[in-house]
Amino acid sequence: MQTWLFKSEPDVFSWSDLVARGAKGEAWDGVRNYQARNNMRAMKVGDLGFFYHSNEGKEIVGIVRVIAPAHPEAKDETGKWECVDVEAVVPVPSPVSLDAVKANPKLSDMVLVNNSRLSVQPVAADEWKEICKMGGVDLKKLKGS
DNA sequence: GCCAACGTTGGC
DNA sequence: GCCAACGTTGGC
Repeated sequence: MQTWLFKSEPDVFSWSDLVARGAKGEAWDGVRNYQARNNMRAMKVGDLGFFYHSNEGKEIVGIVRVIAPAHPEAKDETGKWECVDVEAVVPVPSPVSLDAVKANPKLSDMVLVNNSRLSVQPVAADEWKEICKMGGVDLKKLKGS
């Protein structure tokens, strides 16, 4: 399993919006960047990801699961762009802020720090664990879900 | 609201 | 195929 990070402006689509969708989840559409698209193409059903609020909050607030692999966007007439579907899994009990990520030397290689503009990013296994620890996420609970 | 960083577009 | 111009993102 690989892990990822999804960015969204809470004004446009927030963590609570995704929670409200329940098991139906939501298509992660609107991505217009090849790197981000390629990351989505590499995702498998069951992969987990962080949900990050950009602009407002600037913190990791939840954990999502990929529930459908990359598929063409229905609305996209060019046929170039794709999206995966994700559902909310658990909230991060104490959200991990961008400041906290930057302040942690173990996370200095994170894409979030070095390429803040990429909206869908891979997260390394050790980074994943570290942030879960910081946020108070119970990893055992996650596995069983 | 500003601006730096980045990606894309289009003229040559 | 290069690169200047432009648009967008996102931190501050």
